[in-house]
Amino acid sequence: MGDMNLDLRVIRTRESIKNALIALIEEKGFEAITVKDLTARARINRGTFYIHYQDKYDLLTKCEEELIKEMESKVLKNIPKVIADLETKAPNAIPYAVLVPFFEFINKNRGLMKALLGPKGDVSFQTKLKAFMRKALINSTPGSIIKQENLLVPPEYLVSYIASAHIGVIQEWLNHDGEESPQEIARIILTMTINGPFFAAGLKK
Amino acid sequence: MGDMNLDLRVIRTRESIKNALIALIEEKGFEAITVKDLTARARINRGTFYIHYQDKYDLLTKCEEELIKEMESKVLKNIPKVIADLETKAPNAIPYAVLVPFFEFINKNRGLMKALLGPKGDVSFQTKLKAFMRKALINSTPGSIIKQENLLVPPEYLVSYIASAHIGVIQEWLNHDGEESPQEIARIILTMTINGPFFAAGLKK
DNA sequence: AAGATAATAAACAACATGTCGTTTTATTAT
DNA sequence: ATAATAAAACGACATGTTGTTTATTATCTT
Repeated sequence: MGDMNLDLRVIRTRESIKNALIALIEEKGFEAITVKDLTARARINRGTFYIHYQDKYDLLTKCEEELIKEMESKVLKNIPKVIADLETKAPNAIPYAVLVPFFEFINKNRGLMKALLGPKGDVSFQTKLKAFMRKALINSTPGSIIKQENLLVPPEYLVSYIASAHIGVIQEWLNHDGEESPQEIARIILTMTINGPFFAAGLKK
Repeated sequence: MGDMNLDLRVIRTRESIKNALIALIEEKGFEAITVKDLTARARINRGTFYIHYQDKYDLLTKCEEELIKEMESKVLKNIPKVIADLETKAPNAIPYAVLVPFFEFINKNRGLMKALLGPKGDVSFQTKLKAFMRKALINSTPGSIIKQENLLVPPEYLVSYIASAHIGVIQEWLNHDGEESPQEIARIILTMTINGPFFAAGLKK
């Protein structure tokens, strides 16, 4: 049996469908998309769509999971390495060193990220992203940098606060269409996360 | 012509449809809802639905706008009064005095808020909520408490950060189903916003 | 109680869905 | 280069939802 994943036609078809999806989400929002829309845009027969995906939700889910998996392998897996490289030298530089590759990844997948996180996107993707960031927050603090007894607020709220705040900044950034570099966004977000939004607003000390 | 808004039948029908909407969003998500689902749950004829709403999107939009309008009239309009009452005594208490009524309002509309902000909810409602919070942030700082020249980060990112962080905490809170009071949530969120999430995590000073 | 009007039941065309079997076309492996 | 193989295109199908419209019934207002 020839590997189905290697056939050029399969690769072309799937890529074409995914590009159509990204374009159509931005144009009319995911809810409004029909399978007919997708296949017309992708220049394939409608029946062909059903060979690869059960329905449009299956397509969306697979795109999201692919993105998150890549994020985990390219960003999450590198966190321990980044920490090991820095902890002897400058422990304060760790958050920056972790965030920059994250924002670089987002920048490379701007199209899909913007569609999924945009005003016509998919709430459940935000949930997946938050779960990813929850992992990142825990993995990047090996041992016990975050000690339960030191917390001034319940841990779930702390994680929700940080994760949502970051997603909000990412959404804003994606709308600015390439004005700020990943490094600049990392600096902006860390100013608010480390010193607090009030300090960043010039309202403290 | 007798006012359609005062007829008992109309009130009953519309209320029934809205309750069906809330229940069905939580059960299967807004996208999956059909008009048939709504009218079956609401115990009305399918044709009747179209007398009151153009389609399910029209229904959703009207529910959202009604909620936001009420928020504006009950929460936003009171901000200047709250500030006037407190600014001579304790200016630091202002954020708390503004947040508590906000969370109390959310608590009173738990059902709809949970459905709209939940994992099967509507992204565009988050956008509307953020716009509301943007207004609240600006209105609650009359004159020039937030001065452009004092900002350490671009203002759009500051607002996005704060608004999204708050929404994240609200989502978490709505899932905890009534464990914390509005006052407790206000304290939790202000600890993080004023001192910063890092400080709240026990990672600073 | 009488008149007004909202809700119902039933039917309609238009359209999207998911699934076929068949034919054509492109790719792979020999 | 070519035969074998797999993918894509095509056309058709039953099914379900949508939004509208009709005559009829039930309910509210005054």
